[in-house]
Amino acid sequence: MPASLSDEQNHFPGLSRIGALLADPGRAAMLWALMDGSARPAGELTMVAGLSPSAASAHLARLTEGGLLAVEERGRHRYFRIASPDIAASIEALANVAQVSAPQRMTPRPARTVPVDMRYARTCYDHMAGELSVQLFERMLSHKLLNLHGNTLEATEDGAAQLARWGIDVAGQHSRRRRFACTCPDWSERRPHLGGALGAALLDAWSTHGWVERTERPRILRVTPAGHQQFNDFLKD
DNA sequence: CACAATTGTCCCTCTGTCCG
DNA sequence: CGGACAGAGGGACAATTGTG
Repeated sequence: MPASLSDEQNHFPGLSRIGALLADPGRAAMLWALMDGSARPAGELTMVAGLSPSAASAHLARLTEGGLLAVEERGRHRYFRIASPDIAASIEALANVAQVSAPQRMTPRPARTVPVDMRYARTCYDHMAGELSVQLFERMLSHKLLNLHGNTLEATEDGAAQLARWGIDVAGQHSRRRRFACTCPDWSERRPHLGGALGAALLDAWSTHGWVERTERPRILRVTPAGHQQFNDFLKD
């Protein structure tokens, strides 16, 4: 390892710190397991990482101290979750980079080998990702329901009307402290899907309508027949 | 008392540096 | 160039703590 950089030389000391936290396969496995937005106890994450309880505990402590995980104590259990939507989006983006940048023979899981249901519809922290999500997002852009400015998005008048039909109050979402809407790189599709408060609100709304359902398998969403009908109608308009 | 989780300690491996 | 050494990081075991 080279001699440590001075503060002046190292303009982004936080970047290397985060990189070091993500560099360990066990920590990466635990973070990835939490990417469905769930909170899981240390014991469960220990099994996910394939480590001893003590090693997993040390890793979880480092991730928590590093600000990547938040912990909630419930009795004798400690539940860990991704600390914020921004961190989840960053991990998703890194997964996308990993897919693109890995040498062919080293790519552990090319997008083409990702299970079909995982590729089609899944959660990305608190919003929807996958092929369907990307198609819906592109449909919103092409029909001027959303306007893209850099990485942020605004709903047009038509967009607000469509969102209202889905039960989403655009003004209400704007009043939240969280960013209204942003693009989120989709690692299986290599194209962006919709994130931010609006992305989370859409998943909530579609779940409430019974169009998508969480399954027993982590992250994977099932699109119901009613959902297929609704989404197909929206996409072919 | 049982169980979940953490802490302390020791050991192993890897990497960088030094020196002949 | 190669061996010796030191330091960092990670894993396992045992003990401890806290809770139901």
